[in-house]
Amino acid sequence: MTVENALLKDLQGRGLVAQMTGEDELEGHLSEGSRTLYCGFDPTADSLHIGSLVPLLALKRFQQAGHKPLLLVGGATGLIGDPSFKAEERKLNTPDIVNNWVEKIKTQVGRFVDFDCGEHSAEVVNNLDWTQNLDVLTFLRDVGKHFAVNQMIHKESVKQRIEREGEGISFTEFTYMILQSYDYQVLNKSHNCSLQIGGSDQWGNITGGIELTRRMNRQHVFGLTLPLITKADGTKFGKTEAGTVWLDPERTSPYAFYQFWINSADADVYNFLRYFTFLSVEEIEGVQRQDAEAQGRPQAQGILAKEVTRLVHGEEGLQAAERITQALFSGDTSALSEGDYQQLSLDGLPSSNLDVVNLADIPLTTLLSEAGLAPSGKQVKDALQRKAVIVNGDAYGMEDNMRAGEVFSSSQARFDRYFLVKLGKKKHHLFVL
RNA sequence: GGUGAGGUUCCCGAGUGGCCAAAGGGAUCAGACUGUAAAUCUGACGCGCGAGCUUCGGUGGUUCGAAUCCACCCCUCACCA
Repeated sequence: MTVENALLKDLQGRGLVAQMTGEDELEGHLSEGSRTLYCGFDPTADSLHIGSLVPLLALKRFQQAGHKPLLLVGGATGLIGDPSFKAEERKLNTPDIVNNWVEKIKTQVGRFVDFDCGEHSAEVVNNLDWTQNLDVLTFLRDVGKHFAVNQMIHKESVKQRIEREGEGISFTEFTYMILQSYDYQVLNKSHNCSLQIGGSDQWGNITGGIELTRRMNRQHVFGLTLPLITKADGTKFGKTEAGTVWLDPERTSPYAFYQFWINSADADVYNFLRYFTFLSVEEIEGVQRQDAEAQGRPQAQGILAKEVTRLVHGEEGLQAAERITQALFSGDTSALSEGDYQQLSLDGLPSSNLDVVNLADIPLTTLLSEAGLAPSGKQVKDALQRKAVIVNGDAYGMEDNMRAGEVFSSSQARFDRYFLVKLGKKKHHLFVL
């Protein structure tokens, strides 16, 4: 039986399918009607980062195709820690911290799917609900009995922890797989859930769940994994000099988020369009063709930044990000009006108040590193020596280091109170008198 | 509990009494070239404008001088019980 399924075809066309169980069967299963699927998100911080974006958007793709997504927040599994492909054992977080994170992630995750669209409305579930009152003996007898340690040991995901010299794995983390498998079995029973998706690192855990569901519920269920996002230059995806790119606007501003995407390399950007946007594969190919024909700067990065920022931060967040970007990168900042300056800090351009009184005593290195333009004064020094510090359009050097009072004298300020400081090509900060 | 191997700056990883703020690589930052791209080249890369200050699991000790030697302790891993 081979049934063409438009959703699966699209996912495959985007390169979004890493592995799946029984392709033909799954195609048939999805084509026959509305199905319920789930994906888990463990709370390892108070926000998800862009690594979770691929599965979140995948759930949305399924929902758009008429299926019902369940977003599982790992209130229980987050207490244990997933060992899959992790090089080392992680330290446990306290229950109230995890609980706090669960609440935040619940609301975050909810923005990506529709909760009010009839029978395929999304639901958020928490695996703590069905595990916290599970007693050990029941768990060991009813669930644990279905797992063969010999098999678990040979899972690729824990291999390096078992085999690698100098590493080990605690029973706690080793048991993670059983917990996640149990989730699938429970959701199959309670919600008739028949598909689990996740990152490709979850393959081992997902197949574990499929087997458990077969044994305990006598149900044939499916699994599908999404690829790990990689960059052409081999560096880790999702990091900038400021660290992880988070989905929470408090942690990564819409402006910084937008900038992350606009800085994508040409070698990655068309793949990212496929992974992270809802533009059709044909549209993306069209963009790529146009970029290849046009001389110079491609349009793909701009489209990517626009689409993803809108998905995550909404139209307002996108507009704020675009306003700042436009003001700072379009060349001449002297054209900005007083209102523009006010808007910039409202939009999330890093800004701070300047204390004029002590200015004479503070070296620029200290002032600018404390403002967040660089992690240490050393880097500011380096930038100064290369004339890479620009204040309101004028470059300053190391010889100006002890002359903050003159650099930031009120007569130099725009509209008597604004200083736009640029360090290097991409880092900006607004000082307000 | 026993035996063995380890714990070095963001990561990997050299260093085994002064020449060590500590090789090399990666990551990161800045400059040149560009397109807020890649590649390449240059510089920075514990902190400090600087004099200088603080590091090599922890605590004590030996020494003019310790990441390096000694003692005790903590932690990780492997094998055995």
